[in-house]
Amino acid sequence: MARLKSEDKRNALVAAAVQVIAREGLSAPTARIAKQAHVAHGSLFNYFQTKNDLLNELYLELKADLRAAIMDGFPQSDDLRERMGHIWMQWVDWGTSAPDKHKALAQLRVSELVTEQTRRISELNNADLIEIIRQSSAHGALRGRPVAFVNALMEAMAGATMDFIIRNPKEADDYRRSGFAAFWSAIAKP
Amino acid sequence: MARLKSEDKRNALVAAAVQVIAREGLSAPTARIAKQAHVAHGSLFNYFQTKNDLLNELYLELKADLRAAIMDGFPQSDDLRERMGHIWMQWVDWGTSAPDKHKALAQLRVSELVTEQTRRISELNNADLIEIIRQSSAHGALRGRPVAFVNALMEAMAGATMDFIIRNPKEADDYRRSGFAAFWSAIAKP
Amino acid sequence: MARLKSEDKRNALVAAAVQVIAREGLSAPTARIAKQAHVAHGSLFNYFQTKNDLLNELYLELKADLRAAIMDGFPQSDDLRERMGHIWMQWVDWGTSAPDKHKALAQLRVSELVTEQTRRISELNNADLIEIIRQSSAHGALRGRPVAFVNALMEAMAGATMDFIIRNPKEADDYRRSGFAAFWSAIAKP
Amino acid sequence: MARLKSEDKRNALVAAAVQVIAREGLSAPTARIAKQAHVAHGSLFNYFQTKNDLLNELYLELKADLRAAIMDGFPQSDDLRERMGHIWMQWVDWGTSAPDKHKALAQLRVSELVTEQTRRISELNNADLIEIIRQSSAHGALRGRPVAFVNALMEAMAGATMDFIIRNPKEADDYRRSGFAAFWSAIAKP
DNA sequence: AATGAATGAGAATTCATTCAT
DNA sequence: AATGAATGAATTCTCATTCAT
Repeated sequence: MARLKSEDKRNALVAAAVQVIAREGLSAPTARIAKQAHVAHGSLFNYFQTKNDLLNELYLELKADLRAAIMDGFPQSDDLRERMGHIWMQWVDWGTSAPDKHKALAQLRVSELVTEQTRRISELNNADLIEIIRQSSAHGALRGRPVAFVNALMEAMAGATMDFIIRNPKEADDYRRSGFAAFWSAIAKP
Repeated sequence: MARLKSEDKRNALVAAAVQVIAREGLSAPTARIAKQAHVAHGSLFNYFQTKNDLLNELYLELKADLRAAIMDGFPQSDDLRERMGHIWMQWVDWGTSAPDKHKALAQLRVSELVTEQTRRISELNNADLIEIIRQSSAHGALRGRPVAFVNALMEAMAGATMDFIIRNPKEADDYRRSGFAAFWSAIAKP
Repeated sequence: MARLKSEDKRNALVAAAVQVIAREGLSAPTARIAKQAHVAHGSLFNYFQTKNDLLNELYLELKADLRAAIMDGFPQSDDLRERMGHIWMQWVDWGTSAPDKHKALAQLRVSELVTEQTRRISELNNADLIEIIRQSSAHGALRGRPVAFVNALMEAMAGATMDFIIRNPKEADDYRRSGFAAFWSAIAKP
Repeated sequence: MARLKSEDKRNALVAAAVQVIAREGLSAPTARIAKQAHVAHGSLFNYFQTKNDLLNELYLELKADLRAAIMDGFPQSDDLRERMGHIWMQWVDWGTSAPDKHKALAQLRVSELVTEQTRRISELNNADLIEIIRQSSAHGALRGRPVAFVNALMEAMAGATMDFIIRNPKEADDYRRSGFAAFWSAIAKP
């Protein structure tokens, strides 16, 4: 293999972290991540000052990757259900076609190692999508609640749906559709 | 006759584990758990052969504790919405009045350290409640899906709700009620 | 099983120690010895103040047991070769028909946990046998050397012979006989 | 390039292990070995994956060291007695001038921690010496027995001889010579 | 005496991070 | 910048011995 350029090496480390963390959890040793990335252990710390930094950056990378998937082919339509449907379907496809990403992100989401600041950055990056959630839930059972609450419920429901599909891939489409139907019923005007 | 292995000490260890794990995660050292329980470190291993055993037993204890809360005052009514409402409200009250229990259980739920067997035991213990979930979702958006899927969504939604209440205790009742409304809309006959 | 009387319990502990040490070495935990003896762990320390004491007493017990085997049917003859032959054959039979005893004694012999004093006691108990060794070696290759040296060589050779027989029981008699022939050649008048 | 794993440090660890094990036995803590080698405790595990690996490698090192001593000045003569005599004398000199090596090797020899595979490697390394033993014993009391048996007896006798010399260094030469005389009588044609 | 729970000083091993090369 | 050896604090678990019952 040719000598990796710096940026490539950083990417290799992030990709390796996804795999290793999906497999072994957040306590996976940095040595294993470096090895999986074909990078010297010590070099990891040239790119990320501490393991914690790596974890926080990984969180942002995964969220950005997810966002990119959602933005792909985003419908121009005014129909909220259609736009939310697109978000949901892309989200679930992203997480089920790359289960390691979903698993790693799920671990990071519930970890106290990811700082409040990191989470805020991600929220700002997704302000447009959050706005759509806000509008969609403005007249349903959750009207009046903060959009962050609706967002948290969506993350929870999409997460559970992806977990199920990963374990039962044959019925992927059933789970994906009915999951969305349930979610839409939960938040939209009855 | 020697001292009897004291139920008190075991309980102290379990309670300490809840607190410490809520605070520090599943990687919290056993030494810290023992200290919090005012028990010698070595003694912990008289009660639980390994840390893993402690974690699995803790999972079962917490699930049993949650179940006890739910069964308390369980309505005789035939009305599914009323019964599901009771489950939801008791669940959320349990998790928000004892956030450590909720946090510890949330970590255990997603950990691969809790074995499949342990999870099965808990499922069997809650067969009656799961049956109610099944009936409630038989005609809604999730009809035809396995009840385990509905159950996973319920856990996810209740979990997100409790997280929100813990961070915003003033509006506890609003979140609890609207969370249930959303959940019921998600699963029940439209 | 009926309640064991004290002396029985002590014997049970000694017998258990032989087995467990043969299997696991001198670092075998006292808890395992007590369990094998069907005696409470704590009780072991009523009979032996420390593990070290147990080991030293075990050494003496095994040496006494071996001596008893050797004294059984000891020939009245004046022929040194015949008497040494009896010692050798009985010794090897003792160790190969009860390999645990041989193995445990072999470990104790080379352990620094068995004190000099303990070893001296055993020597005194076997003064008569040592005298026979002295006479047998008085005119051979080792004449002029201390009998303790001859004794050490005998222990070494008998030990190696027993090890071989235990691993190849079919040819027991060949090893036993030729082992003695070699030993006798080594020490006796040419 | 980083620091190279230093051969010096490995040697220091091996040498330290010899000393500490001679003094404290095979249960000597790795921490003590590392300290004696002036190396951080954790570093020991950079050179040997586990304590067991260290022990097995130590066995091979000691056997190789002993072999080197024996091969030094090995006589070209065809006379078997002369060649066996050289082996014996060099062996005893090796073990008595470096008692720690002898003691450590003696412990390893009887330990079940040294694997069968390790022992086989050592046997292969010494096939030439074993062949000499075979020839030497082909017409004596042990003719027809496997050479491994003769070898075991030789190890046993040489070991006992070294032990004696270490305790009585003044008469080293007497023990060494008469020990060999006894051994040669034991195995050679009468 | 007998019991076995309680104790805490180790034991081997791991791991994030540093640093010499 | 890249490497990987070096470090030592931290981790889980063991075990001889004590002691309350």
